[in-house]
Amino acid sequence: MPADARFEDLLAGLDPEQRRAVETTEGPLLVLAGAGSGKTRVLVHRLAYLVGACGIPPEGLLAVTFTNKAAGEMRERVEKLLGPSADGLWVTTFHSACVRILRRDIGHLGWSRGFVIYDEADGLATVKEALRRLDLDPKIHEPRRLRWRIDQWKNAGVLPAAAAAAAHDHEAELAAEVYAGYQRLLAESNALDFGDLILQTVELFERFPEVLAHYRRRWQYLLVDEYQDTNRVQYRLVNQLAGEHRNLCVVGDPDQSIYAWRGADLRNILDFERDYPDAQVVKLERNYRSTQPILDGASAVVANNRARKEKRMFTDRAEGEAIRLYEALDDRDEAQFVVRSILQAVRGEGRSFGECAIFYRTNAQSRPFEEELLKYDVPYVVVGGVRFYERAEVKDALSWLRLLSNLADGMALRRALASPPRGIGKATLERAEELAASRGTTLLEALRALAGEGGRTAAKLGAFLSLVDELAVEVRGLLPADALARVLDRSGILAHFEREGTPEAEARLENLRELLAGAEDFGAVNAGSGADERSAIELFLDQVALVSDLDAWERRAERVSLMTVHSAKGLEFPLVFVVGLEEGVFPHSAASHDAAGIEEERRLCYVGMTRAMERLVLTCAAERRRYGSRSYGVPSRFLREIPPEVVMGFVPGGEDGRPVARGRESRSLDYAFSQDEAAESSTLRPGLRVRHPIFGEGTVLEARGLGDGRKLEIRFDRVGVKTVLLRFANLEPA
DNA sequence: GCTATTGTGTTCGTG
DNA sequence: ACACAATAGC
Repeated sequence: MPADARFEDLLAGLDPEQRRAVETTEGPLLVLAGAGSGKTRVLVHRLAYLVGACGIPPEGLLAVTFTNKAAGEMRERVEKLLGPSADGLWVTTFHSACVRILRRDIGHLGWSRGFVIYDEADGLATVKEALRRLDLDPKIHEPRRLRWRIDQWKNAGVLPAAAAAAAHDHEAELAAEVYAGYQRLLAESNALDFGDLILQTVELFERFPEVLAHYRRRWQYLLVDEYQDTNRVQYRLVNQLAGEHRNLCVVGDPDQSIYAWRGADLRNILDFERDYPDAQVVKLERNYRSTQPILDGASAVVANNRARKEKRMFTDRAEGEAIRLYEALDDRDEAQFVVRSILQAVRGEGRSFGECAIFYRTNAQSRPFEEELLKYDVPYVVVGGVRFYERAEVKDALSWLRLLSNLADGMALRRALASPPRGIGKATLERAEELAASRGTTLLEALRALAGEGGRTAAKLGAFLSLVDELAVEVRGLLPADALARVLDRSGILAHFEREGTPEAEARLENLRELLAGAEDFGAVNAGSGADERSAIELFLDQVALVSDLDAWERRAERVSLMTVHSAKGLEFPLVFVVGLEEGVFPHSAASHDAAGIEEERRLCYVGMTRAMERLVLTCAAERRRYGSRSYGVPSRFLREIPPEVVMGFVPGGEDGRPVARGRESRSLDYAFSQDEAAESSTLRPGLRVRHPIFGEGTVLEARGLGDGRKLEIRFDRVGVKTVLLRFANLEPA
């Protein structure tokens, strides 16, 4: 029945604007979709409409999002609407799409199609290796920073040669040199990092137009979700693909752009109408998710951004309780308040734990909440943090699989060699690396040469090498789970941990069992898709490299979810707690250097608040542990930006330690003052040059008082020292 | 080559 | 506070 769905079915339940976004199928289209405006619904219906109503074959459509989770959800919903006629539709992430393209065509660029995908840790190790080869001291040239820099270059679409050409100082020159060396090492190992997946695809298309032509012919209609978070390379990729037919629909919300730090470029969405002058624009401003007070509060916060397209969200859900604000004594008190509120909602109001979510700015903040949840036996799940696939034992096991399917993978070889420890150490490895570098061979071949030399180490090396060779043969053609089981057994990894017998080793074994279970699931899901010429093991490794923690998260009815605000984007919960709203924490100090940084933090706050459907609880703490020592916090400026009418304040200190409601507008005064202090001390500090309309230019000597009573002592060049009331002085920076 | 100790940086966020 | 890396000592 769904297979021959008629138009009306595909447009049913959409409001007029949503309908326009679905029906405008030809040419460039920009959909500005505010938080909670039914964006996913529009995307799903648009895809279904193109296939079901316009008769576009599903192979002709490409829809790209940022997370596997979003892609999976979208695909599922399209399939529900279309049934089997959705087969062949690509709904995927940028990274997965590029991997699939590169697996087919990367040969043009000199990599082999069996390339591996390096993760963060592999990349870092590669930078260190590059430094070694260039004889640079990793103490002076921090590998992490260099890795970061290389990543930024890649996000911006800058290749090593261009980086070198643009370098204007010695440091930049060196960094560019490291970048070049890093890239050579990747090539030697037949590896790509995350940035390369996109960048090399763009390179491929640029240098080999016939390859691009193939994909252009195939994908006649493009759809890009979260367009505000695309970086420059992704932008180029999208434009390459849309180049001829121009059937490009991008969907996004500038107010939810929160990834500038990893290269996202807001120009991509802001300039869409310039890039495509004939673009149609649809604005989705009706919010179907949140109550009025929540929407008002969030809108008021984001309205403080200057670099912004004006947008007015509205909702029909005029009813709804006020936003709650709790000013905690410290992080413990904050956690206690949150967990008690959750218990109260579940026991007293018939809520479920799964309806509750706690959002924080940094992963490190999860600890006190976890402790408190454990104390009350509340089931919870932490999304993010240390990723499953980046745990040492999991990476060890996977590196064996990686090595066996690509013997050139130096990084995997290094790990496999050391797991379990087999008496071959740094000295041997260094010799092998030198040998490999001088002869231009792979690390494995260098090790083979060393094994031929004789001696005790050589014997151990020989044993290891024959194990690798044997396993490579044995594992061929096996399903991932079977291959993994064999590797764990034959490598001695299992025996190693079993021998240890410590609780820690037991936890590692448990993770390995979980990995095995994951591999089995993968086998079951992908058993049918044997058309691909790549082995199941390779497909499994691709998936493992590209899944995030969030992808594995599933809404479980009976678990509180804990995650960063970044991870929360795209999700919604009836009850939301945004915690740690203090200056330095949220907005985070490291992101507060300039106005653009603060504005991104503010958008992040907006994202967090707009996840809430019915109840939004915000908390801050006067004191918290950070880096192991105490620090004192001032409530976040974002709290002050929320209109008091939509807030109900709570403070600690009732008898029996319960929080006390302070009514709608009675946030504590000192709190309001410290707000001013935070905002003002950063802008008008001693030493700053200012201009006064009457007294002329001068230097700030001291700032006293708070809020409307704030006074500044200024030494004016012409008239000497004066004290002025900030409120009336009309100062501007000189 | 392995292990215990000391030392360092970490916490801004992700695929 | 804590994890991880570098170092020294065996």
